[in-house]
Amino acid sequence: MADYSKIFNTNFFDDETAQMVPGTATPDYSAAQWSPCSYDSSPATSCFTDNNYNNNNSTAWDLGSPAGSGSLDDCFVPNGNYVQPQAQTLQAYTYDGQLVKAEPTTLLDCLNAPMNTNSSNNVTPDQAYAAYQAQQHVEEARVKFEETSKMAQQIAYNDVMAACRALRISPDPAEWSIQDTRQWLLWTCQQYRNFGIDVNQLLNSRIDGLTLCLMTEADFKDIPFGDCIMWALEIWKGASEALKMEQRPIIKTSADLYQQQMSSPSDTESYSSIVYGQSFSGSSTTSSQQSYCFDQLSVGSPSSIPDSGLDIDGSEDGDSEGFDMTCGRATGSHTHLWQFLKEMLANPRYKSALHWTDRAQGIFKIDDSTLVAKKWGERKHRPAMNYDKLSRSIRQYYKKGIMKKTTRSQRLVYQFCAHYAN
DNA sequence: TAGCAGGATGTGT
DNA sequence: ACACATCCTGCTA
Repeated sequence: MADYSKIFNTNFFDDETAQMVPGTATPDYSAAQWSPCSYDSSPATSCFTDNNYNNNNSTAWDLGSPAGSGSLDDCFVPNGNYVQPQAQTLQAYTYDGQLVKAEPTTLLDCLNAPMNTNSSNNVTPDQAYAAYQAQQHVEEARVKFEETSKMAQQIAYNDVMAACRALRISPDPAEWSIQDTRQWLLWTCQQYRNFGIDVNQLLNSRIDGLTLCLMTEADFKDIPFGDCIMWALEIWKGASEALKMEQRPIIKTSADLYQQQMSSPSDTESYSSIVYGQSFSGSSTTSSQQSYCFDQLSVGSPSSIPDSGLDIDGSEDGDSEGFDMTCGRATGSHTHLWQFLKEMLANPRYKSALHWTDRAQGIFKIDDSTLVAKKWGERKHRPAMNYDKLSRSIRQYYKKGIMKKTTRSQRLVYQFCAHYAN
């Protein structure tokens, strides 16, 4: 026969006094058959009784608090488990929160429930409660963290969208021209001005977005305020990824906003004033202003954006969801071949066309020379481009120190020089 | 046959 | 001036 004394001698935690209170029940052990009784209408009072006992909510049988104080505290038993009164049932848990039995549940179920390793060593009710509370706190912290993360993500997302519209740059840093990157750096410095970033120190930066994206933590340490910029970029990338995952209508909205901004300069100016302050107002015009295609994740393009959205290979892979490398062609036509190759290498969409064979050494292999050449031709508006011409351009990089011949000559395998590898 | 190597020259910015 | 684009010859796997 079960030792019911273990149950009824259990102490209870009274959250009004925040102390463990000795249990006071003295039931008729011999005849006890346990079942959850119905709850009375008053809130937070539950009763656990046996058939030989009159159901009386004011007895010491109330769970969680002695003498029917009315709280719905969990009831802990000496083995570390506890019973938690729910709305219409009693649920037995191990103290670490694992549900043992849903209903009907008795303290006996709870007492006989399998223990986890932590609760098998004669855990006192105090220890059990402390562990339980600690776990509750962890859970609360986790929920709060998730809520905060979501909020932060949303804020970052909104910031990115606003900055894209204000700066007329792509959400994807890999697509930024040198001018776009400067714009972003200036914007970022403005955002972090309270940390003492000196905008002037970054005015001479001559890197594009792709290079920025490929910079390592060590690289960032070598530039002024690199740590701030690195983190700002990470936040931006996260929001940019979220944007890519967004559904098409939202992207369409971005395009609409873009159109709206293009057609109402006064709005743009006032927004720029907010973002940059008066001195920068209206000075952010770049070649990419007219070139960036906001609907790069969607089919077609806003008609007001000149010369954009011609996805020549649309019929080839039908992947209108991936980012379109023909977007932003006015900026893109200024792209260097080595940048373009890195762009393709970084884009999962083209992993079957070319891929890194040794990322650290900057070695990559072209698998589909025709496609790579075709894409390069599209970017440069050279319909007659072919791999022969493209490879000739790559070979020009040998004497420029941008690329080098691989140690062991292999067909369609090229290697960036160290400075351009990362 | 496709790709590599590199010279010569043209083109657009 | 620069960064290719184009065309070419010769070579190689």
